[in-house]
Amino acid sequence: MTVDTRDRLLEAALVMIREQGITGLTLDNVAKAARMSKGGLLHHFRSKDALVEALLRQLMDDFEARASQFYQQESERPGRWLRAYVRATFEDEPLPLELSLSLMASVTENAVLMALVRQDFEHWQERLLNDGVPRPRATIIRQAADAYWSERLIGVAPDEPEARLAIRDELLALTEAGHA
Amino acid sequence: MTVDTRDRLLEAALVMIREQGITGLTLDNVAKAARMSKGGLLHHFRSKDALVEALLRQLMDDFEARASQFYQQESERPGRWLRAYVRATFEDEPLPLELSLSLMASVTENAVLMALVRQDFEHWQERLLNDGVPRPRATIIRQAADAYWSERLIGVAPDEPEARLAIRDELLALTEAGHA
Amino acid sequence: MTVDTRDRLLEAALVMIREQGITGLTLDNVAKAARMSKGGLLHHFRSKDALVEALLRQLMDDFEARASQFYQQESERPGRWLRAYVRATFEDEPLPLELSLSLMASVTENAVLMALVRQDFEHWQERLLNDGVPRPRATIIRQAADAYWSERLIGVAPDEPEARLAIRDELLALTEAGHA
Amino acid sequence: MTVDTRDRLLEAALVMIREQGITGLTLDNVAKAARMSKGGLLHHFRSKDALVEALLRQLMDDFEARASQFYQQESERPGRWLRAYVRATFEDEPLPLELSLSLMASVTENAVLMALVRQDFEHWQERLLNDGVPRPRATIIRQAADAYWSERLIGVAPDEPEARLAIRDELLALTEAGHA
DNA sequence: ACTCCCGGGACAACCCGTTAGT
DNA sequence: ACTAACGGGTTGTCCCGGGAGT
Repeated sequence: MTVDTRDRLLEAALVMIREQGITGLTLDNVAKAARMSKGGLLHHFRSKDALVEALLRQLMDDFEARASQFYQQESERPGRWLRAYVRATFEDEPLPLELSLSLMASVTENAVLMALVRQDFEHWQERLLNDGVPRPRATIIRQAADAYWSERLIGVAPDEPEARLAIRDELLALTEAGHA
Repeated sequence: MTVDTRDRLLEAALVMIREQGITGLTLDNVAKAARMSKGGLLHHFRSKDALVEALLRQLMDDFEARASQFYQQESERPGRWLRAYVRATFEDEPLPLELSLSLMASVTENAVLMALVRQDFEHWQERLLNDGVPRPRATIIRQAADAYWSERLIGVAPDEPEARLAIRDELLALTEAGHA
Repeated sequence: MTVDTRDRLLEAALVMIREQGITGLTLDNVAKAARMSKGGLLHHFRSKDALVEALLRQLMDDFEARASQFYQQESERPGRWLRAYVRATFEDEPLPLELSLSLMASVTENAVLMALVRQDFEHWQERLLNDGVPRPRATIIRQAADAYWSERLIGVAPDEPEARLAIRDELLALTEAGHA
Repeated sequence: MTVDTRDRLLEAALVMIREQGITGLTLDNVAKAARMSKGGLLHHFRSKDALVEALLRQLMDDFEARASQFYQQESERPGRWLRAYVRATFEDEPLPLELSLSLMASVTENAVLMALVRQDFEHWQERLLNDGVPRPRATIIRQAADAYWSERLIGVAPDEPEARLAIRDELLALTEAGHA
């Protein structure tokens, strides 16, 4: 049972970004990494942007799935989605969204892709702002969570397990604490 | 009083990023925007990376200066630097750090530039973590602040004045509030 | 019967060198001379050095073939390879090794290409030094032969048929004459 | 007593070629090596070709001087100049003509420089062909001598002292031996 | 005599996507 | 479904030389 070719290509694209950064994400490279010709790649994705779009969608869907799972396990008190969001973000697991930052930057210049990102952003924003927690507080929590892996990606912040857990727990606490 | 040519070039580079994104930051474009030949540009900055490095340095220095100013005006209670950092970030005026995200992504692939960024990061991190506020809390505050303008840059979050102020004030409050 | 594209490109490269010297050997020129786009050229030769390498290999192989042919026709007395070498060099027809000097100079700066040349050199050197002729004498003969077309290439020495034949015959004689 | 600036520049040019090959011979590099600005360099040599010309002249004059010295010490029998030429070439000393090959290649494309080289060539050719030795033999001797250092320059032939002396002596012998 | 600044042009390498063909 | 060939365009880097100024 062969793996779906499309998935193989997406996987290859991920690898390229991980290993060579956004600059390494060229059709030629991806094709080569998937042991296929560029023509073959373009047969599955009409253009580079189409490839990136598929990549983005996959990452978003993954995160959505992961967060939803945590949501189920979370108590019904206010801040339920926020906590799910925080937990999903701080999971150390596979972390398939490994790249977002670099991807983002490349997304910026394509209106269609930007719309996609913005839409996902708003989708979450709406959920998190109507979660029973004062909006500024909710925003801050989301932002801190987002920044957390942004920084991890750039490799700017050392990733110490204890520190990470402390931050995560502080964020979780902030979803419940009385508001200053 | 002629403006220094180097500064004119730096300024032009900023403009290019602002208007066309990172992709627009080409030597040709910058030179043209500064009404100079590419040869002239390369006389001042030996390579594109040299240009970007100068850009980064300038942005960092600007922010440093701005934050320091707020630091002076801030009370001596714990969290003094954090509050200065938050205020400097949420200022709407100058906003010279316009771009970071896109710049970051391009920086990622050059070790020297990365070192520069990491160094600046650690410089601030040390200051903010030893500011009399519990470290996880301090980190969260910095992260939320950073994310704030990141998002503004991507243009993903609408920038409503009242919302912004609310968030800023919440962050300032968090520098003082009892710790959960 | 379409000529192989690769060969057409190689041929075009030769022409450029012949007509404009090493400086004329630019990707643009070669592509243009072969009536092809630079993109197309780079599809066949990944880099300029790759093109030069192919060129060198072809010239070496040509010479090898030509010399081998003379070798077959040569008597078995000592100096058989030397005589073949001399004859192959002084042939006026094909002269495909047209350029060596200029090529050499450009080769000098690339380690890989240098290795290629050196290898070919040693290959011949071994053959010619173990050909039944005292080694210093053998070396001199090879050197004179090499210099012959080097000079012709630079265009420094007028190419008079009688003179050429006289030199060739003297060299052939030196492969047999009693040794001083 | 400061060394003449012109000479310092010429020396620097030599160094550049020796260390970085012909490609390294740029006005910028030479100027930097001589701790001077490019403008300064161009003040002494109107153009790059002018610099190369001066270089060539110096090398030729050096060789001329060296050969003449040997000529004085040589017996008056036929082949006197040839022997001087051979001795001058095989001297292991300073060898300031260290480069000729690469220089030649760069010279090829400038008619004026070519004329200079050709003139020097003919000057020697005349001397050597009217030296009491049969012309083909004389030519061969010169060619072998020329090739000797050509090969040393390209670094293609290992430079073993005994082998070198053997070749030199064989060449000297050829200037006197009965003709095959 | 020498420096700084700059223009103008070239060149190698890369990259995306189309097309003919299998 | 997939490959090979190719075109057209862009970008970073380099390099030579001229001109203003000291």
